[in-house]
Formats: sequence, C-alpha cells, structure tokens
Amino acid sequence: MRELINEILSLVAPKLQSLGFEEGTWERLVGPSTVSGSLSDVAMPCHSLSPAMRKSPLDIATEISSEISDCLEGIADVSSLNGFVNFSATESWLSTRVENLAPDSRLGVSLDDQRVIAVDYSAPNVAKEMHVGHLRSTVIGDAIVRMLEFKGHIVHRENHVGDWGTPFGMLIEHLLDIGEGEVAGEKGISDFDLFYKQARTKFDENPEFAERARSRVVKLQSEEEETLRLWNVLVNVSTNYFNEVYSMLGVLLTDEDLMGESAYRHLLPNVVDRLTEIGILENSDGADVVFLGGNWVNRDGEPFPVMIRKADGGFNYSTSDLACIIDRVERLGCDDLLYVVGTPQKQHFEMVFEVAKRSGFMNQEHRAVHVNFGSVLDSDGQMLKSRKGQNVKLVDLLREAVTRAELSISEKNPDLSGDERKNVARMIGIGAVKYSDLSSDRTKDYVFDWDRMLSFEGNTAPYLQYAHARICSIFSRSGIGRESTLGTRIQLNTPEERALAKTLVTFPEAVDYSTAGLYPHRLCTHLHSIASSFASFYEVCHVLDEDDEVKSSRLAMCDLTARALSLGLGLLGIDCPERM
RNA sequence: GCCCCCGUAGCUCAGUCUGGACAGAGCAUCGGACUUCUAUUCCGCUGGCCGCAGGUUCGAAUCCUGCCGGGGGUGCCA
Repeated sequence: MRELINEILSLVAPKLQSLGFEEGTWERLVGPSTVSGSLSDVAMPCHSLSPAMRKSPLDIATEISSEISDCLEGIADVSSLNGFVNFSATESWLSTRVENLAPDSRLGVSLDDQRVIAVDYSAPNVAKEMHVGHLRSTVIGDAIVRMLEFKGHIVHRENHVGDWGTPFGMLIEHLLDIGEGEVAGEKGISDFDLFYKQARTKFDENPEFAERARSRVVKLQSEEEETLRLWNVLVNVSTNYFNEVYSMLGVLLTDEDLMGESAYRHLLPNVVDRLTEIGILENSDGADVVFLGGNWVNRDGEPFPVMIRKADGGFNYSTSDLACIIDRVERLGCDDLLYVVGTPQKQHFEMVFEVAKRSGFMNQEHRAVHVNFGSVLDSDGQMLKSRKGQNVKLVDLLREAVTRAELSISEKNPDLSGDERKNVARMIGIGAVKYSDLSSDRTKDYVFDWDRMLSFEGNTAPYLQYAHARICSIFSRSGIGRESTLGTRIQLNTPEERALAKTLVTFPEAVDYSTAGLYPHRLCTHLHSIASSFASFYEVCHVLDEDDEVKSSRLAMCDLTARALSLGLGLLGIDCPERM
C-alpha cells in the first residue's frame, strides 16, 4: 500500500497545512493499517498530535477525516475511529493499479541502484558428503541471489568449497591405498562418508599411514606436481558430485562459481604482510593474532584473538576469509559481501569483519553481512538425523522428496503419467523442500516435517503451485490465450476480487521488503496470501460463464495472479507446473 | 564466568527493525459446501496472562532493566 500512502501524503499535505499541522509533524504517522479486516488499508493514528493540538485524538481524527475526504475523491474513502484516520482504497484506484500492472513483465517491481554483490553460499567440502546442513545455505543463498539479480544488481555467486588443508594429506594417501582407478572417471566415490571415515581411522590408528599423510600435506603445500594431480582427482570427483546435487536441487551454481579455499592460498602470506604493515598483528604463544578488545574475551576472561597464523606456521579460516574479502573487494569490485552461513559462526564473522574494517580491506561504503541461519530440527526438536543416527545425506533427502511427491500426485491425479508425472513430481518435491526451508525466518531453527511441507494446504509450495495450475487450467480448457487479457478493463465488484487485487498490487513492496532484509520468508508470506486470496476468489467468482466484461476482467486477474506466483516462486528458485 | 540468539493458540509459524485500534495465519479438532473453470479446494466455529516481573509511554508482543527456561559461541578445526 506504499503507493496509496504516497498519494495520500502528497494530496492531503496542503489541506493539513492550512489546518495548522506543521510540515514534518504528521507525515510519518501515515502507514499501513494494522487492524485486520476491511476497515482500512492505510491509517493515521492521531494520539501523538493531541498535546500540541490541545484536542483529543478522537476530535483530531474526526476533523482531519472530514476535511480531507474531498482531496482523496476517487482514491480512498476516509473515515475515523478511535483516534485513527482510516483510508480505504477505492475500487477505481485499485482497478487502475491492477490495469497498470498487467503489461509489466516485472509486475511493478522496480530496479535498485546497482551494486556489485558477492554471495558466498553452499560451500560443501571436497571428499565429504553433502548433508542437510548444506541444504539451508544452498537454498537460501540461491534465493537471495535470484532476488538480488532481479532487483538489478550484479551478483557474484561464490561457492567457497573446502578443498584445502591438512585433511588432504590423509585423503590423498587413502586414495592411493584404494587405487586411483577405483574412483576415476564415471565411477566416482559412491560413499563419501565411508571414504572420509576410512581415511580418518587409518590416520588415527596406523602410525605409518599417519606419517605418509603428514608428509603428503607438506608435498601438497609445496605444490609438488604429482600430489597436486592426485588432489585434483579428489576435487574433480567431488565437484562432479556437487553438480549432480545442484542439478537435482535446481540451483544456479556451476563450476564457474567454484572459488574454494585453495584459490586463496597464495594470498594468505599477503594478508599477514598487510596486517603487519598496519601494525595490528601481535605474537601470542607463538601464533600471529589480532586482538580486537571490547567484549571479545575467552572463557578465562582474557582477550580473545583472531587467529591469523598458527604457531606451526599454518593458516586457518580467519586468514582465508580475510583473503576472500580482499579478493572480492579489490579484484571483483564488490560493494556488498554476503555470507550465507549458519548462526554458530556469528562471532567468527563479526571478528573477521572488524579486522577487515580496521585494516582498510573494506571501507564505509562496503557492506559485509553474515546472512545467518538456524539448524534443521526433527519433530522432537533434535538436530535432524537419519534413523541410524547418522547425518542425513542431502541426495537421499531430495530423492525421498521426489518419491513422496510422486506418490502423492499419482494418488490425487491419475491422469498425469510418464515423463510429465516424473517432471511434476520433481517440481513439487524439490519445491516443497525448498519452500519449507525458505518460508520461515532463516535466523531461527526450523522443524523438518515431510507431511506438512508436501501438504496441499497451508503455507506450502504445493498450495501455491496448485493455485497456479488451476489458473493454467482455466486458460487451457477455455482455449483463451493468456496474452488476450492485456489491456483489459478491471472490475472489482466483489470483496474477493478486491482482496485479491490488493495482494497483487502490493507484490512489488513485498519483493522489496524481502530483498532488502535478505529474508526470503517475507516473500513466501506474501505469495501465500496471494494464493489464499485467489482460492477464495476462485470459489466465489466464476470466470468463464460470466458476461464478456466480467469474464475478461476476471481472466486478467487470473493471468496476473499466475504471473505473480510464478515470478515470486521463481525468485525463490521454485518451478510451477502447469498441471499437477 | 563472559558474549550472542530464541521463548506468541494443542502443533508449525508471521508480526519485533520503525511502539498504535479487539495479537494474525496455517495445521489439527469440530460443523458445513462437490450435477462445478474447482474438493489437490473453500466457508465457519473453537482455541492466547505474546516465558515471568518491573520500567518508559497517551499507548508495549514490539523499546529498556532484571529474572526463568532452551540453544549456541568462548585461541591455534572449519
């Protein structure tokens, strides 16, 4: 309703000024109505004006209401209640807004001033399985990328895979033990958990192996040719596997976006040099660290440092993240750095960002944000595990989603078969998993529940997808083309049509609100209210058996609704089938 | 110990940034609606000391303080 608010503000300003309301004292009071129902769309509480005006809020509201209602003729109906001035959009204002939306492929969503933004997300580890933990980062990050791109920004997807470090000594030696041929080419590693665990066990229990692993780390770090080649075998097998998962999930990540830890290894000494030059690096117990002071203390109450170089000369992830910041700011020219990483790493990012600011790696113009998210829990509130108590493999989870969706649709719509059924099952199953993740506040933990996410009722992907499919069905059954609705006069004769129109007209602000805060669930909430108001509309407002004017108006509303759902779900990385 | 986050209907969640009207959805329960563009859905009923206690304010789920309960972080893993 921000457009209505803007119109109200500009139209009533002269009148209020003549009534003695000083400029700057009342404008911010005008906002979206907080009361449910059809009482009003926009409201202005007058209570805070009471002392200065030396009148009761009720009197002020009544006076304003009667004085300004003429200024808003045809735009909003004005009334007052309980000291609030209430503005209710007129049918003609609403229908004009809907008509203006129709020809716009962006459905009214504007472009922002362009920024260059790096979004760091997914980040699985080479030679390790992808678990549910990676699901949230991948799904949330991908939605944020899509939303930011749609708003006109230049987005660099950054998949900061864990492809470097001491574990690779044992992993490479284990690879040699089982034979390179066993994992080469198409074969791949069938069980990454097992592969990693076997390497780990040998490292812990077999001194000879541990020694080989340690010397292999040295060779890797000195970039010995054969060792790098073996390392690459592991990297390739893993990234092929990641790509399979990404393709199943339907996310944007490709090999182009891979920018693993190894890519920054040559920059690490540079980080140390620059920190030394600035003079904030200190030696503590043999390690090079930065002390930030403030509230950062360890469990003994002593200053807690950012570890830059360990006592053994090795680097760890703070250094790598600082190198990343330098690279993204200086090479890619990023304005914003977003990190879609779990909440437990909050303190880490706060400290790294602080070091980067103090060291001049970022300046006031740069915005670094830890886009944090909570854990995935089961219905008992525990971290989600498989029946055997293992971490749930992401591929298994995705396969189960599709299987469950296919089961559900073959029950509900036996007409769908073959490839179409498979395809629809994929869209519904994957969409359900993504949507259930995206639809609640990412910063909180969320409860994973198959039955709820795959339900056709409630705030779920299938419910939104079904609304979309119903609309497609109207057009395909009637043989009327979607484009024929362009330029149609909109009539909003029933409460259901008006309610639907309001959700469509406020779609752009929902997208903006969601994108600005990097909170996909805000868009989900709005899409659900579109689908829900459409369902009510659909129940009451027949389309095809009406006379021409009503019919074409309603067809246009249907078309817009479908486009809003499809565009909105698209921004979340979710497909909508035309039949389901 | 210190720091951070969470606590809203039986369940899952919005709303907290930027204070406004009787705190909203969905699910579940219960009661209704299928010769239809539609039941893969819709309509209605029921359901709340917004963790507790103070404070600020004309007005607090929202801001401040202190508690209680749960979770996370707290130097050479990432």
